[in-house]
Amino acid sequence: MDALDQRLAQSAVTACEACFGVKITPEQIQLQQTRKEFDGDRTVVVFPLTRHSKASPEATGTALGEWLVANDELVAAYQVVKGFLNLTIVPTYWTEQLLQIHTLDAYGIQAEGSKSKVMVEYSSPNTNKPLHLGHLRNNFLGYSVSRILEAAGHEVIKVQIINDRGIHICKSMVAWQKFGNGETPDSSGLKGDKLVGKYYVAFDRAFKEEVANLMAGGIAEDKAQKQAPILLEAQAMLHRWEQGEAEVVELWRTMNNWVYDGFGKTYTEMGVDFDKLYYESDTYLLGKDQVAAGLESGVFFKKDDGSIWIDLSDEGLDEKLLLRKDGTAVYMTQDIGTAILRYSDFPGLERQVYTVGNEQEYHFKVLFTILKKLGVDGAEKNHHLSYGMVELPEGKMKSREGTVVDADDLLEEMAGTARDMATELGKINDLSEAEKDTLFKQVGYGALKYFLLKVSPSKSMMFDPKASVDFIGNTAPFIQFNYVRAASMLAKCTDAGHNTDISTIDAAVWDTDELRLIQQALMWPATVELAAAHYDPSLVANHAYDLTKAFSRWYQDHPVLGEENVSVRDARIVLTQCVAHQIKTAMGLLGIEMPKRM
RNA sequence: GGCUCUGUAGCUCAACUGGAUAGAGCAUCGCACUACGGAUGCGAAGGUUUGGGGUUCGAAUCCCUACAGGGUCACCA
Repeated sequence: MDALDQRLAQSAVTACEACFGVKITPEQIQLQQTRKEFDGDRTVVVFPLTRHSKASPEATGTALGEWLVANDELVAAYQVVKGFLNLTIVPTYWTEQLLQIHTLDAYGIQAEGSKSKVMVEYSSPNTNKPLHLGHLRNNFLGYSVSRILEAAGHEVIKVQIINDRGIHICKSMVAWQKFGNGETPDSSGLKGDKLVGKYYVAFDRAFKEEVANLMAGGIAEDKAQKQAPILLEAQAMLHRWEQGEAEVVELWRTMNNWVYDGFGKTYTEMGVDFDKLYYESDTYLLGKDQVAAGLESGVFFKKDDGSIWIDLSDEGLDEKLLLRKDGTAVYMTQDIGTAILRYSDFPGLERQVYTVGNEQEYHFKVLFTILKKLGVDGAEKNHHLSYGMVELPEGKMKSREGTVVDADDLLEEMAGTARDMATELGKINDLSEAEKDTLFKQVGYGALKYFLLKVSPSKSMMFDPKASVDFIGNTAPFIQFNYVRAASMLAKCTDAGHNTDISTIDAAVWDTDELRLIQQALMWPATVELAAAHYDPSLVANHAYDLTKAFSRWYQDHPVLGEENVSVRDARIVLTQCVAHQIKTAMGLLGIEMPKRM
């Protein structure tokens, strides 16, 4: 609901009182954009009002329409179609609004800190494998939601929790010791995360071999899987790590640092960043303390074997384990610790947003409930930003079947496609290699980001590496292309000596296409707010596309540069400036950059 | 099996959270234009919104039910 809707709702309330003698509230007035096949700009749905007017929908609409035209200077005309009252707004209103947008650099963007402080967690990888397509959706989503929340006025702290300890890390460590021959990222030229991932795979291969051998010796599969020597080694290493054995800790630190170097490069390519990093190795002990405290206060209980649980059956949930009988932490343990630590790290934090796949919905439901029971203030405001899996044509990604789409590979491929496309079109041949490189990344990565973000987060989505990411149609490159040609045209206007610093517009110049384009642009602030409230970048993506599409259509037959009539030209220049600026702003919230040329 | 999410054009997705004749892109077919940057624009075709009930002035949207698919119910993360 924008300013105009509020104003019209207020008028309609007054009209109801004047016409029917009933007092209602503005919330009872249903307003919507008039569908394009009818005359008018805004529509009042009159059905709900008929029980107040005690008249037919048509009669009710007509009465209100008459009153509004007579008493509200913004309403130029009305038309009743069935139960819908279509209002035409005076053109000067749109012109004024456009000029207002024009003067604002941050139209639709709230001042930072005008709303609460929130934390957004995303990425949160394990340190034993490189990032893949699923992480890309996660990262783009988390980063974009952060930007959108900022745009809506929140102070945002971007964080991740790095799962840097546990049996999975030890597997890579054991394999590297056995088969690595001292290989390092420097010696091999392999990216650090790829190197460590390689040994994780090597572990798995060796493990399977050993299991097969044991089974050949007559041992049952489930037993063999528990007895495989290399697995026992990994478990022993985890134990030594927890004891703080220097040699093991040193190896752990070294290999994790390789991974962080590798991840760092990928994050830079992706264009995402973090304000603070949390490491599981730092927080899992805090979680244990919290569990101990909760046991003390009676929120948790201990079973005979010494394991600690919480009973959530009152909440319609299960009993949930919080500490193993041997006293070691589980996933939930450390998440409790991390959550509480974050509140003390950032006083005044209103809520935490966890960008994590939908397979963990139950986990977060339990986590938030536990936090509430522990008496954490505002725990119920936390939000699990749950998103659906990215599926491939052949089904789910399976590392065992080699169907995992690697993040680095995919990014490179995208930039390569952008290169092929641009080379074929041959419009940027005079750019330097460095400029081209930047451009191909802007376009290629932009296409990928847009593809992953334009779908509502909650839905699982299909990704066909060969066919999915287009550069035409509803895509980032289409939007970028229109931005570029708008910018190019504006530059030519300047070159031609046209005044581009315009502060007044003759309201009589607009045609219906243009009025529609202006109205599209006016929906931006409401879009930002809605996207922030729903943690949904797809709303921003759709807005950017709709605006661009409307612009592209308009551009086709509305000349600017060569327009002789100066007041028409001025109006079109302002319109183009506003649209281009808004497209850039919107795409920026998706983490997508606009090139200067393409 | 319990809980949960999802089901919309051949394909990938929308639909301002209950409003008018359900919209885009891709693919297909046709058309336009000296192109302010053609990575373009316009049009055609394509739908019983999975089926069946219900609620109401009005349902893709809410309720019930059946079917189909995903997720989850670990001393994994």
